[in-house]
Formats: sequence, C-alpha cells, structure tokens
Amino acid sequence: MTKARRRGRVSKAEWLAAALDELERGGIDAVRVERLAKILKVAKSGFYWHFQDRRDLQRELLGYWLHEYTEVVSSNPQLLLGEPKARLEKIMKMIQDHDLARYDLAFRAWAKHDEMAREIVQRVTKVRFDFIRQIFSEMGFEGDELDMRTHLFVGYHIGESAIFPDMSPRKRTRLRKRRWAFFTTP
Amino acid sequence: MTKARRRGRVSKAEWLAAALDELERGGIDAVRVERLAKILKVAKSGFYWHFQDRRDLQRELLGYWLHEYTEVVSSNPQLLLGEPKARLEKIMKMIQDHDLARYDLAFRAWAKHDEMAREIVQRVTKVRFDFIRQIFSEMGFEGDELDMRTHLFVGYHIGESAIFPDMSPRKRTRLRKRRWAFFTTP
DNA sequence: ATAATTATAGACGGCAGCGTACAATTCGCT
DNA sequence: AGCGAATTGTACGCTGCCGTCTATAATTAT
Repeated sequence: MTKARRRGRVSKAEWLAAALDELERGGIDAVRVERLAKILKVAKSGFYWHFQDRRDLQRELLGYWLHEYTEVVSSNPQLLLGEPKARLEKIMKMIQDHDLARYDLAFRAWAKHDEMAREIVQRVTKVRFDFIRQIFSEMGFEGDELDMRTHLFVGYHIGESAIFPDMSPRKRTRLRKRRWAFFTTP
Repeated sequence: MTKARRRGRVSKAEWLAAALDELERGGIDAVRVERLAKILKVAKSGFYWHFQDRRDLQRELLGYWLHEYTEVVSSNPQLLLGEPKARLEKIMKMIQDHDLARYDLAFRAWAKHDEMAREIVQRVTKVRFDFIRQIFSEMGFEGDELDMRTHLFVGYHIGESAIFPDMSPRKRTRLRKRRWAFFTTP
C-alpha cells in the first residue's frame, strides 16, 4: 500500500524509517517532526497527514520495533525445533548477523522516562527472557541456575553491540563460539 | 567549600547533583538549565555564576561520573590485593551495593551522539575492562577465553540494573553468587 | 560596621520546535 | 482532458529554552 511513489512523495514507511534512524543516532529527543522533514527534504505538513502528532509517531515506532526485532524472531518456527544447544547457536548467530540489539540502547533510555515506551520495552524483555529461558530449561538447567544463565545471556546480548562497538566481526564470531560453549556447559 | 548554606543559596555541587538526577531520569536532553533551576526553586542566573554555560555543566557531569563511578573503584587498594576470586567477589558485591552501573544507560545513550561524552564513556569502558581482565588473567584464563569472560562480565554488569530493575535484592544476591561460581569455574 | 565576594531575581532578545490553517499541486482513475 | 482524493508548501501563533544584563541581597573577611 504505502510505498514510495515516484519522487517527491514521502510514504508513511519512509517517515518511520527516518524516525528510527534518528532515534538510534540521537535518542528520542532527536526524533522531531521538523528535523525529519528536513532530512526527507519535505515540508512537515505531510507528516501530519500520516500521523496525528509526534506522539502518534512514537507509538508506531514502538510497535514496529517490538514486532521486527523481537516477535519476528521469537515466533520463528526455525528456532522452535531441534536440539536446544543448536537452537541457541542459531539465535546467537542471528543476534550478531542482524544486529538485533541495535536499537535497544535508545529504546531503553527512552523507557526510563516514558510510560508508553516502558510498557513495550518490558514486553520485549519478557518475550526474549521467556524464549531463552525455555531453551536453557530444555538443556536441563533449573531453579536459580536456570535464571542466572538466562539473565546473563539476555542481559549481555542487549548491551554488547552498544558497549563494545569496535570489535571486528572476526573476533566477535570467535568470542561468540566460546560464549556458546561457556553457556551450554553444565 | 561549596556546601549548601542556609536556605535559598544553591551550591555548585547541588546544581551537579540535580543535573545527575535529571540525566538519569530523562536523558541528557532533560538536563536543561531552566529545568534544573525550577527543580532547585531558584532563578537560573545562579547557574551561570557556577558554570560558563550548559556545555560546561555537561563536561563536569562527565568528569564526576568518571571519577566516582569508575576511577574510585578501579584504584581502590582493597581491590588490588589478595586472591583473584575473592577480589572478583568483592567487586560484584560492590557493583550491586553501590549500584555502580546506575548511570551507564544515560551516559551511553548520550555518547551515541556526542563526541565529548563518547570520549569519557570509552575511557570508562576501557578502565573497567582492563581491571576485570587483569583479575581473570590472574585466575589463569588466556587468549580468547580470557577476552570472552571479560566481555561477558563487563557487558552484563553494565546493563543488569537497567534491564532487570524489578528483581528483589534477595534474588539478586542469590544470582550474583551463582554468577560468581559460573565465572570462576574453568 | 564596612567592604568585598558570592549568589539571586527578573526581564530581554533570539531561536527551534509543535500543531494548525488553507491554498496549491500532483496522482489515480475515467 | 478532467474530477476527486491524496499530499505538500507556506505562513502563523505559541511555548520552552539559551545566554545576557543589571540591580540587589546575603555572607564572609577585615
């Protein structure tokens, strides 16, 4: 439906994409209507055709992130079948390859002072936590040991790309494999 | 020197404390001169007596955080002596008790789009990384295994309190002990 | 008590951003 | 080509915030 038509028209999806870019770059306070309009080389009036107001854009941003960066993964049938160790490996590769934690820092910083953002972030955290917990559970871990491994896994992967952005892909892959061995060893 | 005197006078330290509060609550964009003045119930003119401008406050904020939340810990003589496993345990307890990662999310989100902040954040990350790496090294880990454990440890602890804020202190302590066992086992 | 220092109040000009109004243009279809 | 619907440009009023200025009050040193 809403795809870019010719030149000069800006679709809703393009406004959203620009907003996500800006969110990552400058935090939610950089996601400003006039700023996005300038980036898209367009007057801001078009924005108010697609969205009710700035808040409305923020809502859609949260929905988009929840769906594309968590639900799409956690409901991927490929990740629900087979040996838990193999599934964990696939997920770790996926996190790295698709940079699934890319926007986490910005969304979580935002959630600190915004109720609407906090709700979605909590949901994202819970979905990911339950998903990983299930896998460790199938590996045979229980109780606090299960919780500890799940927390450590989920907590680490949310921050990795933000905290250690300068690691080479080569090294990242080597460490990933060691991490996998570390996490899957009883 | 600069302490709160009577009513109505606001010291530099109080401006800084309010700024740190606001930074945690709302991100760097919430650290605004007039906002802080309102919080402190004072006109903003006093601000410009203590600080050259808003940027100057930000600089001091970074210096304060670097010193109080990293350097003070990493140069603590108590943490430089004794068995590496015992030292690691002490550090983990300290991270929990003093909530040492409390401001990390806000500073790291800020660093995404501000060169001055990025410099300090990188320094903080490096100091912590080297500090922890030394300990794991003394435990006998080497090469990629050493790097993996250091990354995992530092990466996890930066995010923990931001990502899992609702855990009870009791449970946090139990998981901490398990984490210690996990990290110190070859 | 007086002088010097330290901090505050209050008012100003300037800029950036939000949301609105309305006219103008372009698109999709016939 | 022409009609209605979809999208944009331009202009406006309002608010919040920065940094400056000047007069004034409170605190400390002499």
